This record gives sequence, structure tokens and C-alpha cells, in this order.
Amino acid sequence: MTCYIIPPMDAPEETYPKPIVSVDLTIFGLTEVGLEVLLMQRGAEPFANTWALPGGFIHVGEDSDLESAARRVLYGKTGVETPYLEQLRTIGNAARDPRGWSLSIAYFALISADNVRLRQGTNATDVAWRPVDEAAALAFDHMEILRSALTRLRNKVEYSTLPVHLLPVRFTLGELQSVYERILGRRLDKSAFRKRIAEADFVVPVAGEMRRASNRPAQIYRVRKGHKTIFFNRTI
Amino acid sequence: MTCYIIPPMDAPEETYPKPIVSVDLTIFGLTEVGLEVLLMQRGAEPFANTWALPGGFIHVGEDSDLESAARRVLYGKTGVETPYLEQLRTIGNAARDPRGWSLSIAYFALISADNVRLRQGTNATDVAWRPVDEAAALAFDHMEILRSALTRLRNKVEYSTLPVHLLPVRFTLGELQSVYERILGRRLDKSAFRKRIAEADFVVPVAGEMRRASNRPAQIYRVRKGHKTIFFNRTI
DNA sequence: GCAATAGTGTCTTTGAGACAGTATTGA
DNA sequence: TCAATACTGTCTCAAAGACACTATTGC
Repeated sequence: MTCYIIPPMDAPEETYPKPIVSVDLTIFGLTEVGLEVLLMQRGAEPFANTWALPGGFIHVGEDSDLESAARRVLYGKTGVETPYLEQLRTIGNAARDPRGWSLSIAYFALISADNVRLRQGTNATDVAWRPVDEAAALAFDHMEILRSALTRLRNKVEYSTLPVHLLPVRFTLGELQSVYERILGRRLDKSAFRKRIAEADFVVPVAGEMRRASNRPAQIYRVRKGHKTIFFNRTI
Repeated sequence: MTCYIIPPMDAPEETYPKPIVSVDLTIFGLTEVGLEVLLMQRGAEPFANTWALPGGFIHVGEDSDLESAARRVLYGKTGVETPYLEQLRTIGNAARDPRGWSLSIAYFALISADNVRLRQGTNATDVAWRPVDEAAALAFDHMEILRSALTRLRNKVEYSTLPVHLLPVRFTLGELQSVYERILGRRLDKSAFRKRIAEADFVVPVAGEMRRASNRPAQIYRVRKGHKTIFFNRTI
């Protein structure tokens, strides 16, 4: 039994019971299969044995801020330290969690799937990549969160440099174009694509390094140091 | 003294103290002065007598969801029922509130300033419109939230139909263009502007109604029923 | 040589922006 | 008549998109 004593001086003007607060992550990765999302199977009630987005409670003593909490969850499940992480939205109502009025701050992350070592955390019996359209029923309202994240990703892909974060550190322009095409589900014109990338000026060639195959070798690029996501004023 | 007993069965797997949760609103209105934001002067500690964004705690028993909580705050301060309301972001850390680890779900609202009847709520000694650039020091990190909201508004104005919500129900195209110009701080070409508005097809003329002055009368428009904000693929 | 992909150049067509015109009122 | 603003039409120039061409490797 836990009992929190709220001191009267520091208490809110009127004291209300607080909602439950958790941080949930939609972690996208690009594998041979296509765009996939990292899911975990819940070990404990509610929704035991159901697949869910990785998440957890805020550790008031440990997490200095919200993003730290999200990064802690991310590192715990993937072992990855610095991927692209963005706040998606906060969803909260009385019905989403049988334990009571509950709040979820949803984040979405993009990672290069090859760097990941999947880990099983406490209360999770399994962790796995699942194709984004494999619309399995997820715990809580996580399916709705996943759909929001997917919408946001597809929108941003249309007019930003965001998809680089799905690639390893070094990549070719052909690989970059392929990422855009796989997420958008349509072919892009190579010439127009390269014009956009050149204008945005966010990747730099790695001198001397080429990707070799049984064709003309391709220049290898990396993201320019200190790159922030760039938004085009037109569609890619 | 308040003591919450958390039953062991329904408790989180590991039980952590919960953060403080509030909902704060950046409410924009367009007055003769220009773009203004609705502020209230706090009546109670912390930050007593300091200006702050209107906000409040979630009422677990009363609010069915987050947006309801935001609308309750909005109605309480302005008497306005259905303005444009959008979730901005959630900010949370250990330092922003002296009472402890605190979370603020920030919303931003656009209202037609003429419909508003300002009200003083509990714990507020004053409620007033303030120009957005009058960078008074605000309570908590509300200045940062206000800046976020302003950035979001200016960005969206560039390529969306969002500014209609700052106008009364009936307006002329000249008035609409003026709203865009006042927020963006630059003149727009009338011809190009009207082309955009016509393409977006989100306003309809009110048959027969004209705004009269000592010049050619202007057609009065209203927003098309069921209008959702439309995003242009280019700048306005 | 051939297959395959890298990388570049050019042409056409679209449409955004600039600007100037006409329309219609009150005074 | 003039002043003022509503509303529309046209021209120009930039750039997006389509497409084709050349380059360079392994086999």
C-alpha cells in the first residue's frame, strides 16, 4: 500500500486526484520487409499478452524532463542512444485505461534498424518489429496513436529531410531516394529528387568512399554536421 | 492533508509518484491593436500577481477527456463555446513548478475577439488582452509556451486557411486578406490571394449581403459548413 | 559486349507573382 | 467629378516534372 502525503502549502489551490501519466513511443524502422514499427507484448495487466507500443511511467526522481523519459524507454528497448525523437501528441481521457483517468504523451522515433539490439524489459514477454499495415489490435488506444504517427511521418516525408534518420550513418543518394519511395509508395524522378536534395544541402559526400557493385560505383554521403530537419516549400 | 490510497491490484507495475498535470491555453485574438493574447494575473502562489496563460488542473471527475478540460478553461475565461482549438505540445520537467515535477499540456485557440466577454475566474485577479510582442515576464515557462504558439501560428498562416477563425462569422475577402497581412507583417498581392482562396474553396458568398462604405460594396462571405483547415502546397 | 545503376542535361509546360485594368459605391 | 476600395484579366519569367542522354563498373 502506498500513500502519498501532499503537503498543504505546496498543494494545488483545489486538490484533485491526479491522472495516470505515461510516455509511449512509436518507433519506426525500415527493414527488408518495409516500414516497420517496434512493438512489445505486455506481460502484466491490463492487456496482458496483448501487443502494445513501448512505453512507461515517468520516473519523477530519475527523469529530468519528458524527453529524458522517452529516451530512457527508447534505450531500454533498443539500446539506441540518439535517434530522431519527436513529440507527437498527448492523448488523455477517462476511458482509455481501466485503472482510471489516464494520459499518454506519445512520441515518435526514427531509427536505423540495423543498429538495434532488441531487449526484453520488465513486464514485456517479447519485443519485435511489425509491418505498419499489419493492423493487429493493440492494447489501450495504441492503434490510434500508431495511426497518428504514421500520418505524421507520411506527411513530413512529403516535404522534409526527415527520412535520412531511417538510414545508417553512410548511404548513397540512390538509397536515400529508395527510402522516400518506400514510405510514400510511389516512384520519384531521379533528376528532380537530386535537385531537391542538393538545394536542401543537408548531406555531404564522404571523400573517396564509394558503394561498389556490378555497375557504376555510387558516391557515399553522410548527414551534414548539426543538421536540423529541413522543410521544402514544395512536395519532394 | 490529502492522502491517496492506491490499491495494489490497480497500481502501476512499479508505483511512482505522479507528476502535477495542468492544461494551459494560448488564446489569440485580433483587435484594433493587432494580434493579442489573453493573459490572466495569478491570484495564488506560486507566482502570485504574475501574468500567466489561462490554465487549470484536469478535473478527473468532470472532464471526459483532455480537450474537454481545455474547453472548460476556455469557456471559463472567455464565455466562448466553439473556437478553433488545437493541441500545441506538452512540456514537462522537474524544475518548471516549485511544487514538483510538473506537466503542462499546452493548447492554442483562435477566437474572434468581439464575441468575448472576459471573466475573472477563481485565483485570477485580472484577465486581459495583451499584444503578443509585449514580452512581459510570465509565470512558470509560459513565455516559452507563448513563443511556441506564436511560431506555430505564423507557420500555419503561411500555408493554411487557419486565420479565418480570428474573424467574425461574416467577413469580406478584403478583411480576410488583412488578417493574413497583419499576422505575417507583409503585404500580399490581391489577385494571387484571391486565387488561393478560390482554389481552397472553403468560403462561400452570403447571397445578397454586402459590406457598404463610400466605395464599391464588398461581397460578404462565411466559412463553408463543415470546413476543416485546408493546407496549401505553397505559401499564401 | 551487356546489364545495371550513377549521375547530368535539356525541353516543355505550368503557374506564381507583378501589374494594370475595369467596376461600383458615397460624397 | 473624385476618392476609395472591390474585383478581374493578362503577361512574364522561373521552376517543376518528364525524359533522355552519358558514365562507369562487374561479368
